[in-house]
Amino acid sequence: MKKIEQSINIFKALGDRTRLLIVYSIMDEAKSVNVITNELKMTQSAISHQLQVLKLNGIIKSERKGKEVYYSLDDEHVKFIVQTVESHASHKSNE
Amino acid sequence: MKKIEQSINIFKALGDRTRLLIVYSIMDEAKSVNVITNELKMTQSAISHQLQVLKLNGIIKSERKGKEVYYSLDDEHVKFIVQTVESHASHKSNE
DNA sequence: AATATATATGAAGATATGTTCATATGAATA
DNA sequence: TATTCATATGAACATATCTTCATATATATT
Repeated sequence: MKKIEQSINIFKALGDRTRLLIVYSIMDEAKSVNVITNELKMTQSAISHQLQVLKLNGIIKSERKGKEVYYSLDDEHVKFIVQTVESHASHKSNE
Repeated sequence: MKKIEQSINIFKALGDRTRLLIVYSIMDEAKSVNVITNELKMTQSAISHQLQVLKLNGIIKSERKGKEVYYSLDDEHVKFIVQTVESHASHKSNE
């Protein structure tokens, strides 16, 4: 895949409220689908669908432990990206 | 606006092929709508619409010079964000 | 094996988004 | 001021996206 397409996919993946909240939620520790679902107060199905989108785009990875599946960031780069954008956002006041 | 909403908007704004190409196009020098339009080989209307989206989300700024309007990145942070994502993308091989 | 628990997934409906078309606005110039 | 060039914008259409609902799959437990 072309590099720019990959960039677009990363931006697109993070440009959704549910998915960005998921990323923040698992930023520092892996969490199961159930835990994420309860935190975000959404249906399990919605969370699961969005987890697949994030995984497909290389943002997060998963690891099964027994009945549960734990999701975490795919690598530290993701955290850096999110924090960079957040700090940019904080520099802008009113939009 | 809440900080996370701003982050979402930045990601959303950059998560579109046309808009990301625009950002790359004007990354190092301001360009008029006409020049951008010719580079991307799209209609002037489509480009103009997307320029407004980028501007509304604080990604780019505009400056009129006579009949023409020149667009450029709003600040260096944007360039850094795009390059950070690009470098992340380049670390991933096959998605 | 049957059941329970955790997660994934296909289909459908509602909303959001991107492009086009037509036209409006703004600035320069004849 | 009438015309031309550059850009902006509203409406409409097509496509993409997100959530929900129903149900499938996977693992553990009885």
